[in-house]
Amino acid sequence: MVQANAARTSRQEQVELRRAELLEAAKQVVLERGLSHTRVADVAAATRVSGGLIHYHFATKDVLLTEMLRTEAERDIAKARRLATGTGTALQRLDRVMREFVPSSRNDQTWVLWIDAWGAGLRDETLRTISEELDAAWNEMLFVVISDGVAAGDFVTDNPRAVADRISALLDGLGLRVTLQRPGINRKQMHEHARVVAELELGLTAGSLASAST
Amino acid sequence: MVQANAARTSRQEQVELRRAELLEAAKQVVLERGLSHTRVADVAAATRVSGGLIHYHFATKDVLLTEMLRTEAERDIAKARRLATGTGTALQRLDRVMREFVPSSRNDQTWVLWIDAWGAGLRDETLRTISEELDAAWNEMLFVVISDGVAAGDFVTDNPRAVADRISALLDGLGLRVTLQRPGINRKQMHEHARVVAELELGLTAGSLASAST
DNA sequence: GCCCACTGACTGAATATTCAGTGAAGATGT
DNA sequence: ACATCTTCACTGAATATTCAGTCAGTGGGC
Repeated sequence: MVQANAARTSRQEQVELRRAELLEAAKQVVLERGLSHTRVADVAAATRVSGGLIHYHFATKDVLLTEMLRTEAERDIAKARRLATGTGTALQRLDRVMREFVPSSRNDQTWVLWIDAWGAGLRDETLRTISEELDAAWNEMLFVVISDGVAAGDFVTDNPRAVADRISALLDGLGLRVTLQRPGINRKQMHEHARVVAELELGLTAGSLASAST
Repeated sequence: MVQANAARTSRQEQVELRRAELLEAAKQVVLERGLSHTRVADVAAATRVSGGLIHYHFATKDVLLTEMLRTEAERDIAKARRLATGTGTALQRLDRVMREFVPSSRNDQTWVLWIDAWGAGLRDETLRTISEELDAAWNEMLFVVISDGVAAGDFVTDNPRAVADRISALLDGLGLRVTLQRPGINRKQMHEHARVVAELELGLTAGSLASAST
């Protein structure tokens, strides 16, 4: 009985691993080809697996892609939670959060994925909800950090919620530009812009965030 | 000879009208179905025309959609220019510009189109350039209005370019949220957020932009 | 011996693109 | 003014291709 259970578990684990592998492959393909041009055969090829297997694990292509996005969103949300509850002063945590938003390269995986998802979310309720939850998580994280700062007397604002909303919208707009490689903006300038706005909004003296680096 | 020319012009005009009609139909279909799910047959049906005709006027579907976006971008850019060179104080013009950015409804045509185009631009150089030019036009317009305000002594900032960059990124982030119907944000709040940031950035007293309405 | 993850060939539908043909509007010649 | 010729916007059916999804079969591990 115990062994039977152990064996069954092991098999379940194998399936879980395979599913995770397929989701990861799907993500890679989507990053290269985009959500709408991703083919089931691409995911199969990337995993060196037959086309049929994809449908063995995921009923339809839509399910595969939706689950992939859900998985990614959950991963990102967990990361957000970790940052919000991290150590350090509110100033340091705010700086950390803002840095985390900056695309790590012109084709930062996360950003490419979510810009694609925004478009798909225009017509797909499920996708809209997924990206909305991710959005809400980051927003909430900014709100928590800002509120902490206000409570500690480090920040001054009468509406932390509104400030969080504005900073996260600004970061989305900036991240979009960096990811789309708009001329005249890069990662460094994005961080600088975020810093300036945060200082203005939170009654900080210019440069105080710049020196907050952990 | 003169008559011959007149006749020929008339034919050319017919073709221009038909092309414009097809581009408009393509836009409507894209708004409903999205860039990637738009079929040539949809555009044909919307125009009550045979599928063949689409390809008579546009070599491929890609050409059709790209030209449609180019046309829309040009229209928007022209509108931006008109606003920037309009009458009134810098304060009034800035307010007008910011209002123009706010989606007119949760499915504002312009916003839906460009959010879709951002995603497509991730992998299509041509589309990226088109949306980039539109972006640059609005950015430039903000810059001009802000610079005017600084010259007139109405605004205070040592870097009008950076302020324009930040405000336009903020507006993109907010417009995205409104268009995706994120909870906790609507058109009114978007305008309010933009107002607050502009006042902070330009050394205005709170509320001065609110009373700038033309 | 049975379960079940997996294969790979197959089907059928969706859909972009092509093309031969049509008719009306305009050009040309008388 | 008339007849004839030419052009060309347009049709609709044929074609070609691309793919998501299916299914009968296989083999390794419990």
